[in-house]
Amino acid sequence: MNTDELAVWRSLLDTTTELRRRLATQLADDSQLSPGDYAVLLALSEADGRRRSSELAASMDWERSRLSHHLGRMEKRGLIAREDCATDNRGAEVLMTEAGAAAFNAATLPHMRAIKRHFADALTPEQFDALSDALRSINQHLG
Amino acid sequence: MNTDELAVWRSLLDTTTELRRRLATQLADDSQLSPGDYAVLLALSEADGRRRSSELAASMDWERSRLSHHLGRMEKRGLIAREDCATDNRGAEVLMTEAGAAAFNAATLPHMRAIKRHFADALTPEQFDALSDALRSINQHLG
DNA sequence: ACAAGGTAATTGATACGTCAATAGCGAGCT
DNA sequence: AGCTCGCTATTGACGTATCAATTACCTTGT
Repeated sequence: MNTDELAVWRSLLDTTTELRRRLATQLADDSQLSPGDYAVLLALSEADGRRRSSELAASMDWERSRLSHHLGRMEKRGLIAREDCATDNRGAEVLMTEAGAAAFNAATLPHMRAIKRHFADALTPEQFDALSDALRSINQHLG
Repeated sequence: MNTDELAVWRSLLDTTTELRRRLATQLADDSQLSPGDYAVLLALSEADGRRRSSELAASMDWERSRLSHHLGRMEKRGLIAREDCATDNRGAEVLMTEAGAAAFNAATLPHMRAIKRHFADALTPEQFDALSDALRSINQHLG
């Protein structure tokens, strides 16, 4: 491993950390949602606002325990609700509340704009394609 | 914002999350250190094993409170120690213990190898340069 | 010298993530 | 039916990150 490789690795870590930080701040300012909250609501909205907890976890690639803890916090704030599953007495169905949907709707547009502003606008089309390509390679290598 | 931009953004988040996860697991397996522990010990080793707490925080770009909490945990495990500062009675000096140095030494080589294996080896030289370039642009845009 | 304001470090509260353990239900086998 | 095994979801414990508040000390201006 040479110096360049380490420097780019550090840059990748630092840059993504800072991007996450800014997006999180902006999200919280606009909608009082954390990135986790937003991810949950997004996954729910892609399932018409209602989904089995384990399916939700799978669709988000989250551990079930993590989701369970997070849902507990979101439930307390009235963003989601939980109901017993009709077809499987072990199961729970998660559903978005009105307040959850409202927060999600309020968050989405500014969030997309922030991604564009902080990330997409920083790159030329060529840089963007090259980044996409590099990420694809890393993912392939990981898989 | 178009679909591609969002997809690459998600890929950037997911990929770096997974890379961090693997590196963290590997670090813990080799040395019982968390990435935070390693970052602290690295910053300390670059200061000959001893440094004022606030300077350490500045060099790592960590909030002081974060470092303070982390040092408390590391002190309990015997990885670092704290002493009163001779020239400023408010201050604290942080120093690496024998055990801390041993853990750091045990961690470093495998950690570098893991970065090479999981990250650097995934990219061609061209991809690597392009990634470096894209990150530079994003950083510039952020700054 | 001394009051006022700034700085160093810590602390407490709260949110988040992971792991291991648990409770309860379903499904298949005998 | 009864048993075992696997799955669903939750929980508790612990480490980690951020924010606000706090303590103790330095520094500057008068």
